[in-house]
Amino acid sequence: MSDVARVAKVSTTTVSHVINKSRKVNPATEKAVRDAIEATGYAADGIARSLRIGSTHTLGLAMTAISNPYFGDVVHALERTATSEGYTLILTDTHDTPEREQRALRVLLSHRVDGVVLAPSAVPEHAYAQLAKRKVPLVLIDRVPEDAQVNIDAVGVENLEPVATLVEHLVVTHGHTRIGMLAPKDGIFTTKERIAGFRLGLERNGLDPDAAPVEHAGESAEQTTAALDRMLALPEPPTALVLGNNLITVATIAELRKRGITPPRGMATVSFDDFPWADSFQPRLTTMSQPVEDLGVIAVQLLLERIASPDLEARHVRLAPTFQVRESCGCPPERVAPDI
Amino acid sequence: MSDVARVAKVSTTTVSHVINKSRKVNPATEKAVRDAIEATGYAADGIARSLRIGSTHTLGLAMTAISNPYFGDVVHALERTATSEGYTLILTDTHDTPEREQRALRVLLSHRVDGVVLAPSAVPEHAYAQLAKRKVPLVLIDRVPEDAQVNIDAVGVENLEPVATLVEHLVVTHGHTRIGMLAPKDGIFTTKERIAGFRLGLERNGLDPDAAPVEHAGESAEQTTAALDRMLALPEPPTALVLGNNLITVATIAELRKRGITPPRGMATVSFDDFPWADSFQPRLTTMSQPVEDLGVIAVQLLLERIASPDLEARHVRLAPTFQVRESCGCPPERVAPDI
DNA sequence: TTGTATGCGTTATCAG
DNA sequence: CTGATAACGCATACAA
Repeated sequence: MSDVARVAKVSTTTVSHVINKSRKVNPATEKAVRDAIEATGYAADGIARSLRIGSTHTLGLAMTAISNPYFGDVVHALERTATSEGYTLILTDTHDTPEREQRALRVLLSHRVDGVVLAPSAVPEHAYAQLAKRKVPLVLIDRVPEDAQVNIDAVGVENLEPVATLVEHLVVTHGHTRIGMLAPKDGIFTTKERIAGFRLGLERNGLDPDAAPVEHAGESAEQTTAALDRMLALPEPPTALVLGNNLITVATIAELRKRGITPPRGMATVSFDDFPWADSFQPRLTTMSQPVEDLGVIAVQLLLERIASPDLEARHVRLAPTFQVRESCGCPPERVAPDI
Repeated sequence: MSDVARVAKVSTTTVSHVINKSRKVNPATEKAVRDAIEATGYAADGIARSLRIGSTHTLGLAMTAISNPYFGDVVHALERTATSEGYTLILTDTHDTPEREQRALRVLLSHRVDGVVLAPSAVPEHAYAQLAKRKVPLVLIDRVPEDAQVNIDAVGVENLEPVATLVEHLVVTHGHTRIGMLAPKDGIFTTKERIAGFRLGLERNGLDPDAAPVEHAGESAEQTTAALDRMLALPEPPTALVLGNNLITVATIAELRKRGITPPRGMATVSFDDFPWADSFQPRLTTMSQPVEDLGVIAVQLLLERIASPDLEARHVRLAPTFQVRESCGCPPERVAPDI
């Protein structure tokens, strides 16, 4: 910048004001400055600027991309929205463990992000405190905190009723009575809600929730396979499975296939999370489709609003997934039109 | 930091040295400093530090996540590797256009990233110059520049021979003579190579490359559908299709399905890019599987090496994809074991 | 073993 | 309409 000032024969103050349009400057000198910028190939130093003004125009993202592939789409939506609002995104992975979560936040903090989007681990309290101490705006994504106990913005999807709907469909439309669930990682908020939804769906339809097997299929394909093994080894194995997320679904279908089973024949399945290709490949999966795009867009909106007005009351946004009835649940081959 | 110094009754110099272990300090005072850090909840300001030392320990990522879903996995590999080396990742989207590419790099530059991983657009020269002027280390990913013309590190996969292999399989093993290609976005380097591979495969097997239809299916499902329409409307439509990437494959299978066609019946297909679920769902796609993980890991390695030694000669790493013979190409239902 | 002084590249304040 | 100067929070050369 001092180069520019020298070439344009003005002070750095004026250069700064030209760049930021922060006060009137004589058209002639403005031109001189712009020419000098061009000539020197000057590009502003965001680091120095950030240090001075105290804001980096940067948003931090902390979540695990490993256990939930659908987060990929969320990241894109987040990036797109942040960019369109003039913010840049910094990426960190929490691995869904409290330790890595804290480490990720420390990184974000040291980069002085203006706000954080976090998919909280099972024990996120320390993480919340870390951010609160520094007064860094925070919005939770995917996992909404247990109701209103914490004063934090959040956006997530409904889990309870949607999973109950999945179960109800299995029972009412297809007559299943022995239903099992392969649930995501233990402790995570969405897991709890989805299991609760599973039990609710059973109960409502006259089945005993306590008799229905639930296995945590964790995040790896191996864990899913093991969980499925245990379930199929039961004296009276289930005839239908509720699959708790994306990854579990793929691993389960793969393992069933090895055993010569293709839903709905031999085993019915319904899944949380949809796939863009679920409509075209067989088995055509019956799913609860999450509005992943909206999740990302709303998260950034909430965060920017909070940055602008730190004293807003906390808002919890819950989005509704859409039920995609296809064939893995045992539907007839005639296609049921998707909701959208 | 001055808070810490006051509490510990030392100078900020000492605090700095304690934090960075940059010189010997008396164990007693060190303890005092650490206690003070704890007490004040101090966290270092990376921005100020960066300004001072001239390095941000930050890597910039510029690519389009929209046109190539497989980039999601690359991002994860990149993030993982960068983190394990103590770097943080900043994400920007190029939308595969030169304009957005330059804008993305400007953002990265203003954040003073220590290096950039770029999936170059069709006309990346200006982008290269932008980085070179500021002497910011750069590594190209996915798209390796036309041979050795530019002095830039790059990591990508082989395209020519692998696509030729795909074509050969169609011709030799399954007897196809009318083969078409749905190619990715025009102008991109990988697209050129994949088309060249298509023509090479045809030629080698006694077919006329100039008679074989090639349509650019671009990045949207609509464009793919339109391209497929044109191809099927030909007087002598192809009996087999080479699908140029991930997205094109999904959109094509979906559109074929609407027409009642499920490969290999009615149309054989082979694809560039694999899917984790391709083994379990039908049609079971025959693909060239890219080593996406390695792509990300190697990109970061190359970049860090260049940051450490700016005067290294440029290296171009080409990874080999693996041929996954499954069923969409017309194979018998007996399963062919995947390579890995 | 520790502290003082300086500057990294900006922008805000205050003067001219 | 424009410029000199200080300060953002840190790391280092130099001094003690």
